[in-house]
Amino acid sequence: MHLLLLIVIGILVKLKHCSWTDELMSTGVANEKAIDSLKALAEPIRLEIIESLSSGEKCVCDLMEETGLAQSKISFHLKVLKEAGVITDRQSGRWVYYQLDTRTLKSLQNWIKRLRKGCKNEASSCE
Amino acid sequence: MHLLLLIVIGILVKLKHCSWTDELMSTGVANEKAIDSLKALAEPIRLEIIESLSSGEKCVCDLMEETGLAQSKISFHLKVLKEAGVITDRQSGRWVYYQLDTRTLKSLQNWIKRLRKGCKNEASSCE
DNA sequence: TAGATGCATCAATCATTCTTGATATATGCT
DNA sequence: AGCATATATCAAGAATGATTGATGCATCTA
Repeated sequence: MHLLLLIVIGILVKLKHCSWTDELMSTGVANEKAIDSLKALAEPIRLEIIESLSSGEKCVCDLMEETGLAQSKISFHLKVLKEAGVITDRQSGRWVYYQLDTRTLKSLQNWIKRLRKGCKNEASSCE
Repeated sequence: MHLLLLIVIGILVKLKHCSWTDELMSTGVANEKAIDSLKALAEPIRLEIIESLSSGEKCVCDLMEETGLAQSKISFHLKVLKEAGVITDRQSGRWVYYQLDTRTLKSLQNWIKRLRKGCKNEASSCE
């Protein structure tokens, strides 16, 4: 019985989350967020970084080694990605580790999903 | 019996499609395509156009009316979107109707989905 | 505490992209 | 044919974004 209750609560929380997401996604705020993420992703070096981070957390030195790029360049792009909310960082000693932010990726994914929904409606003819 | 066969074929086609997509997605080619789509989307006016097209097909004059933007500006951005494969166009008389290309959106969605998969792996400590 | 390492920041230069207004093309109407 | 309408294209200037090399700031090690 308690298990059933937990399941129901789980479903409610999930629904709540979805409606909140949908609402957010239909406001201008969401678009600004989407723009930031998209702009951050839409650059070759940043995409290379993202692809690299898609296999797991990395520090700047890892990224330098993998890409062969100058350190200041990588830091610059990491900053852009971080400010856009695409990645998060955590410091440990001298090293700073970067990771993809799955929440941002997920909401970007939802945004694209939403775009696909009604877009096949034919235009009312322009006569 | 024939129905069963059809279903099996359907599943095979689906699997084939998926593996092809996965393969494509792991190559540099896919990244270039992703970059193009992302760059195209990552601009305020183009995003506005995209949002508008998400409710269905529109001609340039519709978009002009909705956005209040200059015609050359809209045409410019439509061209960028089209060249990136984000939208398609069809001419009918004097009008050109634009529509979102769901295939591109879908593959972008898949690309993001893939990013989220292994990205939570912790870094091997940098000692 | 002095030096080394990992990373961030900055200013100047360089490159790309966007805007604007004008003009071109193509279709449809009379 | 001649004109109006819908859209595309272009060149010049404006704006935005990226690169570079140098410098700054922590943190660790000896």
